[in-house]
This record gives sequence, C-alpha cells and structure tokens, in this order.
Amino acid sequence: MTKPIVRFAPSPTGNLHVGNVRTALINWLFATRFGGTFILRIDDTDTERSTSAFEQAIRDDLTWLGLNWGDTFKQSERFADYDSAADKLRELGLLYACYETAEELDRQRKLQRARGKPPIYNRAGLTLSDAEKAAFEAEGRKPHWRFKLSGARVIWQDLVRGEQAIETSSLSDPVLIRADGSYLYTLPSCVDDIHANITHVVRGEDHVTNSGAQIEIFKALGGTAPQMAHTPLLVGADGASLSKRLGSLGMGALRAQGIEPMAICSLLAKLGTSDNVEIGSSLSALAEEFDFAKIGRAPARFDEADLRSLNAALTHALPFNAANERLAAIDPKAANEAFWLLVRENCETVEDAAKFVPVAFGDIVPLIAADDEAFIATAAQLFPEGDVTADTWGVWTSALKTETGRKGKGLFMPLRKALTGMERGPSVGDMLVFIGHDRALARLRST
RNA sequence: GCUCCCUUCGUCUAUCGGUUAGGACGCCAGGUUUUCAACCUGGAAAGAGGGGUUCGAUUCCCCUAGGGAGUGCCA
Repeated sequence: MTKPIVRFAPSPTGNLHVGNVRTALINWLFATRFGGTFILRIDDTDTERSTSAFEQAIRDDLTWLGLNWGDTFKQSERFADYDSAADKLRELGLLYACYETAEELDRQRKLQRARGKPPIYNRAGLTLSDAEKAAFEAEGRKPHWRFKLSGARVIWQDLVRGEQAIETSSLSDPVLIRADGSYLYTLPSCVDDIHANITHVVRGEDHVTNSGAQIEIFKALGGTAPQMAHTPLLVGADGASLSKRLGSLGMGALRAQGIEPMAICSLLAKLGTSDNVEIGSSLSALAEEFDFAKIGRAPARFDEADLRSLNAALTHALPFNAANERLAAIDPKAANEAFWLLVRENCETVEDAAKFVPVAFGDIVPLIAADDEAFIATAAQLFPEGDVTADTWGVWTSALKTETGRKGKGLFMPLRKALTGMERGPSVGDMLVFIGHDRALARLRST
C-alpha cells in the first residue's frame, strides 16, 4: 500500500473527549501501520467559537496520549486558498448566491416536514435574476453561498462500510460561505485535503452524508476524492448517545482520575473491533494490529468501568520509572521503587498508592478489635529484636502460631489490621520492612 | 416526518447455509497465595420478534420492534 496521509481535524471549540480521540487514534494507527503521515489540522474557521486555549489543550491532550503528528496547520491561515477555490466554483457555475434569512429557511423546513417531505432547500437562489438580487441587496441582505449538487448518485467504497451510495438529489445544496463571508467547514476541508494530499479521510459515521457533497466538491475543484472510512460512533454504556456525558469523558477529566494514556488508547483502539479488548504494550503495537476490516458496523458501547478495569490491569504492571514522577508528587518518600513494586497490585491508579504511604512511611491508626487485644499483646512480646528484614515476618508469625495456636486468617488478619490499619492491602510481611521495628512495635502497643 | 445504517452471551466480537454457535473482558465456583489483589482451573451466559426462501437458516429476503446517525448560515 502506498503511504497514507491522513488528518485529524478538530475544531478548537471544546476539549477532546473519547469520541474525538477515537477518531484521532484510528487515523494515527492507520498512518503508523503503513508508514504514512498523521497531520493535525485545526479547523478554526469559526472564529467566534474557536479559542487558542482550546487549541493548546487539544495539542496537549494529543501529546499526552502519545499521538504525535507529522505536520500541523490551522485553517485560519489559509483563507486565501479558500477564496480562490470559491472563485473557481463560481466560475464553474457551481456556487450560487442565496438571500434567505436563517429564519426563512427554518420556516421552509418546518413546512416541508409538516407535509411529510424531506426538508431540502428549494434552490430559489439558483433562478434569481440580477434585478431580484439587486433588490435583496438594496434591502441590506448579504448573500450566503451554496454549492450546486449534481443530483446524481455518488458512490464510493468505504473502507469500513463497504459500497456507499448517496443520492445527492435528496440533499440540500450545502452552504459553503456564510452571509458574513466566513467559511463553513465543508469547503475548507476539501481544499485542505487536496492541498495536503490527504489519501484517506477517516472519521465518524456522522459524516457519511457529508461525503456525498464533499466528493462532488473534490471533483469540481479538480481533485480526486480521498478514500473514505467512516467508523461507527461510540455510544454510552446504556446504549444511548454519548453526547450528553462528554464533559466527564474529556481527556482532562480522565487524566485527573489517574487514567493512563495507554488504557485510553487500548480501549479505544479495540472497542468495536474483532480483537480482544486488552492493554496493548505500546501504541506502535496497537498500530501493527490495526485493520479497517476488523471494525464492525454497529455502534460500540463505551463504558467508563471498562476503562477503569483496563487502567487497573495496566497499573498492576506499571514499571517504577513510569510512575516515579507522580509518586513523588504524592510524597517524596513514595518515589521508592521497592515501595511501588509492593503496592502497585493493590492500586487501580498510580495515585491510589497514596493510601499506603502513611502505612509505610508515616502514622496510621491501628485497628485492634477488643477480643484481639490479648493476641496483639502477645504478638508485641514476640516481635523479633533488631532491624526488620524480609525474614522477620516468617520468623515472627511462626513463633506466634506456636505460642497462640492461631493460624490462617485468625492469626494473620489481626496483625494486618494492627500494623496497617486496613483490612486489605499489599503483603504485610513486605510492608513490615518499610514500617520498621520501632513503628511496628508502637502500633502493636497502641491500645 | 423523511433518508441511511445497525441488532449473536452483561460487554466487545467469531461464524461468510449444515458448528456441541468459538474467543476475550466481566460474573460465579474451586485452587493457590497464612488477607485482598494477582495467578491457575472450572462454570453459567447469546442468535430481538414474526413471516418467508431452502432438505436445512444465526447466516439470504420481507415486515415489526429497538438502537444509532443524518436531515444546520455546527463540525
């Protein structure tokens, strides 16, 4: 396969959420799989809603995820190209002025719908005489501009959906230029795709219908339409649209919860595919396994619980060097390799290690049940002298077993609760090495 | 309303007319670890409903139901 050139084209009008990121990831995986290029295009033609803060946040989130881009540009830098493309379409008679207001169009659509007819633009602008146009202008109206669809059936082989056919006769001629002269998404996207030699447009299936018009625009501009791949959208765990909950599924929120980038990327790369959903060893490993043919056509359910359990699995095996900095942020003492390797299997996120920091390095409130007090007192008496080593636990508990006759859970659990103040956690014997002789004894004698 | 797409265990899916309908995650049980987790073994768990076509339908066709998307001077 020739090296693909793909793009991820977010609008800087909000933060990246799992839906966006899945599209970005699939583009990235596909490009990487075939040695191609992943381009980041910032679709900021809507100057009202676009902000540089969102743009930066998008770049930061992609960087955090590891989705590096080979090239990047902003649409706001390319208006000259859009102007000349618009001129070309006008010359071809494919871009025509319309003078309806938004309210008038809205009324027309409602009327059509009420009659049970599809709300398609009536193309009134196409037949306006110069005098009529002048009259509208005299009223102070500014035209918006529509692309004249052919009315033919547009067919393409979608890499995910197979052969697709869109009857452009069933579509409204798309508005390309607003009355204020600004561009909508449609034309710049095509112009940029041609400009950047995009070979594959990979996006969500909410764009399927757009492709009908865009393919005609590509052709009108003298380009050939890229290959298309429209993936099913993600839905919530309840099967309903994800759009309502996107706030909590933003990268910032997930990052704040301690979710690892690879947990997010692994889930989003595999969800809705025939591959098993599991933690990938790296993004490039995920790329090796990427194939459009593995993507199903039904919407896949995105469940945060799945993300968390994947994150837990990842955390259980997370190397110290990957956790080090964040452990240091919890407590300088927590940035300790032996400590991390001990507690990580009891953590769902790196930050969960915080609850074991006081156990190992600080003070805790021992849990000693009333009917265990005598047992704990005996345990304190038998506690081995000298520094605690890896062997201390075994020596101590054997002696205790002999002395008290207790065994199993009855022997062990009271010690755990007294020494750690918790009912569950990492191996107490290993934790004891961190606790040390003096603090262990103090905890046992705390009653 | 209209158009398009989708529907197999709880979840992600395999099956390309004939299978004990397979796997993974989750769940349950047992084992192991002197707790939990992890790990090992085992188990329960599915073709939305109704019609066709066919010797035979999860698989092909139609209808219904349910879900998703589109129908913007949003992207």
